[in-house]
Amino acid sequence: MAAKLSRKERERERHRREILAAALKLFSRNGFERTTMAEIAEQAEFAVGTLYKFFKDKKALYRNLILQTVSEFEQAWTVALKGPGTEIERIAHYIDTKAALFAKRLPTARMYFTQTSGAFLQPAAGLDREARAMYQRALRALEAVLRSGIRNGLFVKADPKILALSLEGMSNALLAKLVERPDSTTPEEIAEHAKRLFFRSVCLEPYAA
Amino acid sequence: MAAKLSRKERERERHRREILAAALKLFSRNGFERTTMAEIAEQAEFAVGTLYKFFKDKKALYRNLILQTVSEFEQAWTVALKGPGTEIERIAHYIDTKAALFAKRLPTARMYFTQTSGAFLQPAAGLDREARAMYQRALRALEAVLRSGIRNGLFVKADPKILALSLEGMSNALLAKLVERPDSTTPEEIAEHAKRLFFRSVCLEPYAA
Amino acid sequence: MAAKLSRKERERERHRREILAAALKLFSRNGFERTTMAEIAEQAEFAVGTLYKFFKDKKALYRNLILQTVSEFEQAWTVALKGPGTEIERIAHYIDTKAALFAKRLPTARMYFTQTSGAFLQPAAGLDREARAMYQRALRALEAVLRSGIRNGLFVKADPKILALSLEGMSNALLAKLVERPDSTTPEEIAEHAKRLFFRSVCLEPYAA
Amino acid sequence: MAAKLSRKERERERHRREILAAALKLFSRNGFERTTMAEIAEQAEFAVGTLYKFFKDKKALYRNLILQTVSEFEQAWTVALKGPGTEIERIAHYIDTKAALFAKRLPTARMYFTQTSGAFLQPAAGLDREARAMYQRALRALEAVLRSGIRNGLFVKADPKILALSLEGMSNALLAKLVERPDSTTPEEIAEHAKRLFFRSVCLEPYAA
DNA sequence: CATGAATGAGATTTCATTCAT
DNA sequence: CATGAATGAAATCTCATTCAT
Repeated sequence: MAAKLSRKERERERHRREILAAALKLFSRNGFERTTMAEIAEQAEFAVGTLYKFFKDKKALYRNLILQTVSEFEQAWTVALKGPGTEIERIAHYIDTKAALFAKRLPTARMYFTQTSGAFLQPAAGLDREARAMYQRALRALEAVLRSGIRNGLFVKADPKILALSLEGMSNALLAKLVERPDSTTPEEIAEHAKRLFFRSVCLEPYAA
Repeated sequence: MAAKLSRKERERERHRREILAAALKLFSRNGFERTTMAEIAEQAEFAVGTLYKFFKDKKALYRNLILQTVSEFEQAWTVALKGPGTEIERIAHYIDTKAALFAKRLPTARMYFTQTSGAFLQPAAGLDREARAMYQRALRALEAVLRSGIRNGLFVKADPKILALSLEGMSNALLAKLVERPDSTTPEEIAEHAKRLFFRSVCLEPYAA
Repeated sequence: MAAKLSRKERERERHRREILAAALKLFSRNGFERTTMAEIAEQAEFAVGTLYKFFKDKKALYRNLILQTVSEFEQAWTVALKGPGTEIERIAHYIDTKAALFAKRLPTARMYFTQTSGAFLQPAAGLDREARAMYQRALRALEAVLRSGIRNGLFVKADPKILALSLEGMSNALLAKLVERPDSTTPEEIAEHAKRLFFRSVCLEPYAA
Repeated sequence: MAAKLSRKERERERHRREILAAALKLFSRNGFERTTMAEIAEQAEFAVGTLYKFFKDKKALYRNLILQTVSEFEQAWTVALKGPGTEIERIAHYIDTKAALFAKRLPTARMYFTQTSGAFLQPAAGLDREARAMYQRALRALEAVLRSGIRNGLFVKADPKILALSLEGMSNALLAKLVERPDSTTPEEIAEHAKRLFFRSVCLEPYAA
């Protein structure tokens, strides 16, 4: 049962979210180093000092954002993967969910990309230990469904790790287009492409949407 | 006949390359903003001032590195794509070349990733106009081969742009593993996976390595 | 009625003035390039960073000072020139005002000199566009009074531009002594010399203080 | 009888002069601090190192230039002042000489100004002790002629120091115009103005050119 | 909890000067 | 004497963080 929050507590929570929203906007657009605390403060319409009441330092603010981002994404598609239906249907659902989520949350998606595609190469920042762990968990969930599909004779016999990675890479590449130029395509179209390509490469029986 | 360089000129050229090597090492590991000129100078065993004799400023040094990186990659696989053989063989050759190059040039590969996967989302840095143009050119070369393969009845009828993007995304995801943990796999193995997956999804006739 | 400033605003204004005072002291003594921001900060008893909260950069700080300096001077003697009385009286008043002002504001006077006498030769610095415009305006006001005096038969027929320039040069040379060694003379004495010399050279009727 | 210089010695002397000429050009245009040794070297078509064979350091080079400048000027007008004729004629000759010299040597004149008008306010540079001494000597020579003129009943009874200073200030102000925009007037015209104004203010008998 | 002025460490960049060739 | 690459001290400027109100 959720604890009832006092007005003060609710207000505090709202302020916190406003700060996170401002930070997301700027970090996703300009990256960690090229975003200043002063800019975030101005965007959030608070004083700099206030940011420090909510977050220990700039890193903590950033980390928080990443965690929020990744956990939200992870949750959504873990649900999709664990849903009912055949492995094919679940993977299809997962792809659809991901595309829809990306389309609805562009800045968040940008953060997701810089964290999963870009920054994994430069772990020195130490801003993402947990986030990467989460992403690994998500990958393993995907892997599990693929493994199960292989066992059930739906997919070709192949290393499910490789298949998961490949699906991720492929779908992300297509979704990146969406993030870059949101008006050029729809998430549904992209999901369709991704599903067709992926299933053609892994299904034993021809796939028909 | 190559112009003979004087000893002094050769030495200067060597120093230039030492600086670039030091910068590549640090930039690829820590990124642009978290690498200082002092660090580069120390790594290159020169004084800070010396770096500025070779490169106008930090940005120029970075840009130089990116251009060198991307152009080298682009050239290698453009050659592979334009080689003899069927479209299938040429794509296969392209994948092999890319994997081999990544394996041989890890830091360069890291730079490649941060430029093609990560930084496209934050163009504000303005460090990569030309580099992105190069990458676009490379993508279009890949696209052209795919289109020709479709016309020749080797590949399924589909948007070659989508196919190119998807191949890039997929193979990069697999190659990222190589960059992250070089000892966990070989480039040949990865190339094999990428080829099998890609050809299974696009070839009309079953593909056999 | 002047807007009431909050205590904070008043304090900020005071700090701004303290910084300007420190900068004036050092710039007037050592010039633009031989004064460092660190010195100014120390003199003003602030941290370097603080200077940048008030002024965009070193140039802005300097420019501000010049403008303040020149505008103050210009205003004072424009008033003197536009006062009541014959042209002779007004010029006399102008000379007195200038001498008094120089005596009272030595550092400012030094700035005035380096801006009007010295720096006009090296406009490359680009720190003084507006300041020079102001000085030109002041010169033209002087010129106008001289022209009117000529028309009214008080002064010899001569190019008023030349007369204005010559009066400026002469009086500044005498005043420079005051700036160099403030104890060697009084502003009144200098003003007396300047008036006698100038009026003897331009008045048709003999001048008697 | 001047010692015959060997070819080597003559060459060295020529190089020295080339360096001084280059430095004069740049210093007079941009000032001491905004001129770099590299620029001077390039202008002189020598390597930086070579400059240091001829001059201990940047300051020495500058000082040398000033001394050369001021001594040349001083010499020319000391000659004029010590020439034959009445005091009036000698002062007239002095003004003519100065104007002619300024017109012929613009960069040198610019140096002269920054040293006599501008920099006297900021002696901290310590670049001009000797130069100022020279200028003082020149002023005293002028003063002597004026004093003699007063004694001989040609000029009004006044402090010759003041008269000398005032003549200098007035004529320099007019000559500055020549330096700023060489095409707007001729040295003769300016000399004429200066003489008329000065003699009107100090001669007991009306002056007629 | 909110503010925002002040801080100062740290980054980039310049340039006079040296020195090995 | 000539060269010019290399040096590194010193200057400018930024920005995360603190703290008194």
